[in-house]
Amino acid sequence: MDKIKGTFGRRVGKKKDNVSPAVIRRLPRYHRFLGELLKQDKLRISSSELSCLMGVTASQIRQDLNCFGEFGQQGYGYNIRYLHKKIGELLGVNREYNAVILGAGNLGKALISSHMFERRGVNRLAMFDINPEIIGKTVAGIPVYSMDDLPRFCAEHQVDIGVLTTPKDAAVAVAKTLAELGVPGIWNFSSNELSLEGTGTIVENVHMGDSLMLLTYRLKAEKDEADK
Amino acid sequence: MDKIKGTFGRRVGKKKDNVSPAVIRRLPRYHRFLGELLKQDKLRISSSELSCLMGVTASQIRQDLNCFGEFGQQGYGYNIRYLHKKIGELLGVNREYNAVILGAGNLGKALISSHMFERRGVNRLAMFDINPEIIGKTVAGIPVYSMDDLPRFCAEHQVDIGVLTTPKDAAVAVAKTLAELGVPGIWNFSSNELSLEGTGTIVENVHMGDSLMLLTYRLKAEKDEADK
DNA sequence: TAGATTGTTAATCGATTAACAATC
DNA sequence: TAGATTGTTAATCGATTAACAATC
Repeated sequence: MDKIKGTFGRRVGKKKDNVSPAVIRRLPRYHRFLGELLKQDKLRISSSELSCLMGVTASQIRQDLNCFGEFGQQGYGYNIRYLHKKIGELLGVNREYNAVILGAGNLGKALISSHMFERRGVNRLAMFDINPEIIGKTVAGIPVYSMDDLPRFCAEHQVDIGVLTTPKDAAVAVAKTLAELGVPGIWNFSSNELSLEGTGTIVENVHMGDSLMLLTYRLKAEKDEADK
Repeated sequence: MDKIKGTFGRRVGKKKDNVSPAVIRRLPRYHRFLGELLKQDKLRISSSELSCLMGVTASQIRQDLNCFGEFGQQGYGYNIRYLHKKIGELLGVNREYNAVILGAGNLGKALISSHMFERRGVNRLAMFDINPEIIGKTVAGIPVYSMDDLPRFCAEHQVDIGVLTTPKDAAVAVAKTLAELGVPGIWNFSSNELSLEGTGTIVENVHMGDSLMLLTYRLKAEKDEADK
């Protein structure tokens, strides 16, 4: 396996072509932990140290990180700043994607007021709603427009992400509109599953209710165990 | 393998003792789809029909549902109402768990105003915050108390679930308090990972930021693909 | 150099799919 | 009964862990 020396002597390993979905799903968590370590001014960490911290095996960490190239250094471990930056790049952080929020209800307001987006370099362009009482106002400094203005807005701006927080009944229609307008990504908070195959629009679903049910499952399972 | 006839002739199969985590994680999604079918007044569905709808293999559906007992009937398929009810029971839905929300900010308000809890038979008892401007008021009909009142409240009520929506810095301390007060479940929306091992308190984490990063990853991956 | 720790292969484990006998 | 569809076993596939040679 041939390896190339990078400009500053850092080894640049061959990237595997198809990284497994299981690894991808773990990357945000690595990114979070490395971000925490950075804040604590730690410079380096070994796979075994990180494995204790994260509650996974050191083997898995080395295997995971190796999918994308050689990020570590034998006898030293991993450079936290470098690794954090690289994983961020892999995940598409700080790409200046532009997002609009569809639905200026409680959830839409909560999301746009959080640091969720800016922390990942995603720009919040606007919100859209059908409620005349909120149209024309701003939330966390972001203007709220009428849903009717969505097509024009998308024509005039590069919109990469539509954050779908409308009530359930409206979600399917709004999603369809977004796909037709060529918005490439939908972050879907409605409990509807959207089928937009063939439109070229990617949907990432957030099912908070599923998470609550997994908690009630575990509470019940624990109780059943205790009752035995 | 011995099988027992239930009271109404329904076969009650042997339940497997340890159901795999992979199956558990899929149950809420089955529950959602079956709920939708119920609304459409469908009575029965075969594994192959459901597999088309959900985009998984019929084999997986049969394998999954069989972990818990025999829910189907050869030559007929699955009774939707029965299956929906059974999966709900497995997940601990409608157990009348009591929840309190810690943090009456945007996210706390959004969650308590949603039908998230009542839809799963989880009671919303109260919210807690440190902001004097909101303490004493109500949100969606639920009273907001001072965070200082949390211990007394927990002593006087059976609190099963603490929904953690406080800012990041406060989250660890509040979680610790909840564990000390004997609250068995925490639904954690703070991006901090909580380590409460040994306290007997279960934590279910919701990392919305991770989900957003998986979306930016997929947008980037798709673009890289197109650029090739 | 000696010690530490990665990168990587091989072994294990678990999850998914295919196939078909059982049975409604 | 004949047709349909599950329950269940066996085969495949993928993901995790263990081990150690490579190397900093």
